[in-house]
Amino acid sequence: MGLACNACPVRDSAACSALDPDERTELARIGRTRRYARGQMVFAAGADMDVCATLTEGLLKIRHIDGHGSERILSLIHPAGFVGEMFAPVAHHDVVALTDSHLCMFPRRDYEAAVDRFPALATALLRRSAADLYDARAQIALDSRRSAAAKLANLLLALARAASHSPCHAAERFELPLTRGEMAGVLGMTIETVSRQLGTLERGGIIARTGSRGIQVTGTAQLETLAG
Amino acid sequence: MGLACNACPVRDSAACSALDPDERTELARIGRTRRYARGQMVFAAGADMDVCATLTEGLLKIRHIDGHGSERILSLIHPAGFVGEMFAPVAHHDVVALTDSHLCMFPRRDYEAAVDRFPALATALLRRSAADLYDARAQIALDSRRSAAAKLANLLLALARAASHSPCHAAERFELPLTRGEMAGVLGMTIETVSRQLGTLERGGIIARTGSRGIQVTGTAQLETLAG
DNA sequence: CGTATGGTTGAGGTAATTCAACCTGTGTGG
DNA sequence: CCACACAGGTTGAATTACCTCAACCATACG
Repeated sequence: MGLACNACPVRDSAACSALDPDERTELARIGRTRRYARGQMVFAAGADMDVCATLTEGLLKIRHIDGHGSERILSLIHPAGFVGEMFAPVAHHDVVALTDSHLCMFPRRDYEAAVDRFPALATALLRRSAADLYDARAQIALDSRRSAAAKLANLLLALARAASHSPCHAAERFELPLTRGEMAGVLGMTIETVSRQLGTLERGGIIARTGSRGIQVTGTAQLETLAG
Repeated sequence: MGLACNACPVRDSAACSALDPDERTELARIGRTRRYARGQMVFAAGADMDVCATLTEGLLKIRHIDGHGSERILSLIHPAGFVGEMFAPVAHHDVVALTDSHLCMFPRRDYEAAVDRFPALATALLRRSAADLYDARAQIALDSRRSAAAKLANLLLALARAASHSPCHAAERFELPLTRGEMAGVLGMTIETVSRQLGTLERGGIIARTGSRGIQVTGTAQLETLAG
């Protein structure tokens, strides 16, 4: 039966927004929506990749488990993000829902056919892939030499931006969608360090906390300075 | 006048190899080759991106200079790699030649037109972008928690593989294309640590060195174990 | 010959990890 | 309803891997 694109929260920003109405209708016919609860695995590393998807709502993580069993989060996927691999037969990494999430899923074969048939879709995916690549490299740059404080400041700013619905304006008050462990996983450091750095930021009057997840950014300028 | 694709070392692996002969001829008409010496800047961060290119020979780095002036290498670009940005008006990062390099350069407007006209080119670029994204994420995973020894082992194995002309088989003896400082830049650590770790590997009988750049891998298995 | 670049080695400092205890809220079962 | 387990979070003390600073060596080059 297809999708309700008209009600889709990312109808203007996802890859499919590059299609003209007729094309989108055709693509909608082959997709279906699916909901994942927090903690549910969307794709498992090594599993056959026979579907790909667009995230319409929620937050996903792409993760890597190292030899000692600890998790590194390679990327967060925000709404309008593309999920899946067009060229690898099996998934490289686990993809897990961090919050309850809605995905718009397509059989991979059909999606590939659509990419071949609609050049605008290929271009849109290329654009998105380039953006993901830029983000990944920004993450590498961040990992470099920066102190734990700088990394955390950066993450908080990114999450504040993502929490706000308006694109460029950051939310001044929001709930962390991540546990301490997940924050540590994103930043490549330990839970304890995250906890201590949050304490330091609070003592410095740069943030205020309500509960363990609520964050209010009181010193945006200082936070940005820290983030470099 | 155009390019000599028939003699191109990457004619079977670069993005343009996805084109059929007629299409490639047409693309060749708008390109020209250019040579860069070691250390020369190909693109400067912030500069207008009015060309893009394929690396046919040599080695490039994409780098980021942090606030304190130290360089982090975000990515190495090997032959057949794509250089440039299709969607950003200005370059995000510096691109610099690590060895004498040959690039096949295209005016961006013309190249974009070719992408629009030849769907196979768009697909090939998408495939390449996905591979770059995978590499970048592998780098993030590597940066995580791993010791300096593990990171260096990984880099040596990667360079040994790149030095060998056969795709899957690693060279057992090769010259490092990077200075200590550049290795440090790739791995996100200091020159001194690289130097010490190389010494440790040599003392452990895992590698032998000839001069400051020559590397012979004597204990591939141990190196792979170290790399995890 | 003097300078510059790349590389090695040593001594000392430090930020982040590790290990460990403890706290809080939330469920679950007797 | 209380006991208990459990997951997420905080805090402290000790350790350590890496960084920083500094001296020094080798080679290349104008």
